[in-house]
Amino acid sequence: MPQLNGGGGDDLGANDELISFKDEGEQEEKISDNSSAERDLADVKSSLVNESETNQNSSSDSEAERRPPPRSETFRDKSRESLEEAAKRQDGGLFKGPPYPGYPFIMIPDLTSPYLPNGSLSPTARTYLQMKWPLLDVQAGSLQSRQALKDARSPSPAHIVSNKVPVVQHPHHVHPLTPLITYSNEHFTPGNPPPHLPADVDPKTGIPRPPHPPDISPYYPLSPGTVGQIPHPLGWLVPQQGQPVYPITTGGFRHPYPTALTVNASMSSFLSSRFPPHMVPPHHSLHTTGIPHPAIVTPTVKQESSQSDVGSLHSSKHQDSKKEEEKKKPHIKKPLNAFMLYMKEMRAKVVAECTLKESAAINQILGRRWHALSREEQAKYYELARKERQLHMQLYPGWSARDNYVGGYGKKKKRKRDKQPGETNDLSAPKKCRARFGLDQQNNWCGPCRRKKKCVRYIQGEGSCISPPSSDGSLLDSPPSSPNMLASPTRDSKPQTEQTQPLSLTLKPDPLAHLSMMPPPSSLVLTESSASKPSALSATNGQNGPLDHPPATLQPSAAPSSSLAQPSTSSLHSRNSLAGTQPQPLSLVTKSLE
DNA sequence: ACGCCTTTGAAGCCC
DNA sequence: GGGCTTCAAAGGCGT
Repeated sequence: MPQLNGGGGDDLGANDELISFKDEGEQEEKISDNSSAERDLADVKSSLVNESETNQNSSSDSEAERRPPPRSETFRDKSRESLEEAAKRQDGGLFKGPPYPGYPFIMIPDLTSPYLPNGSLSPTARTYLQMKWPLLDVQAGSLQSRQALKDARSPSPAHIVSNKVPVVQHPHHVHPLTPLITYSNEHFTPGNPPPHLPADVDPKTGIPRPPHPPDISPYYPLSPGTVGQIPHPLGWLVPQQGQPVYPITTGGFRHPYPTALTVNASMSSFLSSRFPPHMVPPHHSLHTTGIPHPAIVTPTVKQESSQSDVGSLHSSKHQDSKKEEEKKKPHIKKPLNAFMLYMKEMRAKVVAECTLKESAAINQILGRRWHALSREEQAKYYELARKERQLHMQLYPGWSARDNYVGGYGKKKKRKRDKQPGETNDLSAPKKCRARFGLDQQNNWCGPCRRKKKCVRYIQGEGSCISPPSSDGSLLDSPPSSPNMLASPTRDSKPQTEQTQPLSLTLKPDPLAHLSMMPPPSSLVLTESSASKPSALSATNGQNGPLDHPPATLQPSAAPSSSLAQPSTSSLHSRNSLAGTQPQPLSLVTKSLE
C-alpha cells in the first residue's frame, strides 16, 4: 500500500490517494511531485484526455501540449504526424515506460479525431482511426470502408447473423473508437486477436482464432502500413471472450438514439463550447464517425421489425406498437465503471488461476483483489472508467442511465430479491448497521452498509463464517491475507493482483463459501489513518471539495489497507466478527469499535 | 429461456 | 442531500 510505503510515508499515501482518484489534473499537479510514481500517474492522467474538463479544452493529451491548439490544418497535420510517428515508434517509443503495465494506450494522443464525422474524416482522423481502429479501413474514399460502415448500419449486413443482443460480435476485435474503452469493434471486419491473447482458440467459444500474422509486431504494430493490425490499445480490457462491451445490433444503427436522445441544439452548442468543432457530434443519430457504437444494442429481433410493421397492421395491437417502439430504441449500455473494467481484465486470470467459472465466485475474488489493489492501480481503472464515461457521453450525448432502467427499456427484469423479506434475510438485510447505529453513527457502520450493501457485520454476528480458507487452508485470494502484508504493505502487496496466488479453487462444494468475506482485519487500526486521510486531504486540497474522483473510490482505496491487513482465517474473533469481517474499505468502523 | 448470484461504481429516483 | 435502486460484465446454476 502506498500510504504505508516508507519514503513518502503518509504524505505520499495521502497524496497518492488523492491523486489516484481525483478527477482532474489540477490537483494532480499540486501533489504529483511526491514521487515518480505519482508523477507517472499525473502524466498518465494528463496524457489521457483530461476528458471531463479537458475535453473542453480538447487538447488534453500530452500531444496536445506540445502543439498549437487543435484546429485547422496545422492541427490536423501535426496530429497526423504525431500519430504516424507514434505509429512508427509504437514498439516502445510511444509509450515510454507506461506507468502502468498493460496500460500503454494512455499515451496515445488525440482522442478526439475518432469522433469526426464520417464524411469529414480528416487525414488525421483517418490515421487515428487506423491506429485505434485497426480493423477499419479508413482510407480516404475507401469504398470498402464505407461499405463496411454501410453494412454495419444496414439492417442485414452479411456479418450480422443474429438478432440477439450480442449480435455481430467478432470475438477478437477491439473497438476502434475507443482506445481507452472496451467498446469493441468486433462487428467490423475480422481481424486478428490482440497479440497478448491466445491467438489460437477463443477461450469462450473454443473457436479457433485467426492466426496472428507473424510479420506483425505482437504489440502495437503501428507503422502506417500495418496499422491495420494494431491491437486494441486496451487490448487487455477488450473482452477476451468475444463479448464486446457494447455489442451492436443493426437496430442500433438504424435508430441509434431515441428521439429524446438525439443531439439537440442546446446539446450541440454545449458540445461546441466544450469541444473543438470536430468533436461535436453531428445532429444525426449515427455516431459521428458514422460507425455504430457497440454500446448500442438492440434488445431483440430487429430484422423482423419490418415484418412486424406489416403484422401490426393486422393485429394493430397496442402492445405490438409498443414493442415496436421499444425495438426501435437502441439499447445503449452503461459505460463500465472502474471495477467493471478491472473485472473484465482480471476475470480471465482468476478463472485460469482457480479454475473457477462461476462468475459469482470470481466476482467475489475480484472484489477482494480490487480492494487489495494499490491506489495507483485502482486509479488506472478509475481513469479508464472516467474516459469511458466521457467517451460514452460524447458518443451518446443524450443518453441517460435512466434509459436502461427496466421501466424505460425493459431488457431485464427488476431484481426483487432485495425486497424479499424472508429470503436470505440475514444475508441481505440491508440496513443492519443503520438500524443498529442509526444515521448519526455511520462511523460504526460496516463498509457494505455504507455502500448500501448487505451488512456484513450483521452476517458475521450471526456466526456465519464467510471467510473460509482456500483449499490449502489459506484465504483464497484474499490477496494479502498474510499478516506480513501489514508489516510490509508496500508495493509488494500490489502485485497481488497479478501475483498469482495459489488460487487452487477446485471447489465445487461451495466456491463462494471460502471466497466470501474476509476475516476482520485485526490491524485495521492501521488503516484508520489512511482512512481519515481523504477528508484531511480534501480539506487540504480545498477546491477538491468532494473529491472529483469517485469519493467512493477513495474509500475503497483505503480498503487495500484493510484487505492487506486481513489476518488469516484465524482471525475470526468474536469481536472482529462483528467489527471487521467485511472487506472493510473504511477502517473507521474498526476504530469505533476500538 | 430467463433470472439469480456476486462484486463495485455510477447514476437516477424518491423523499 | 441522503437513502435506495438499477445497471453495467460474466457464466454457472436453478427454475
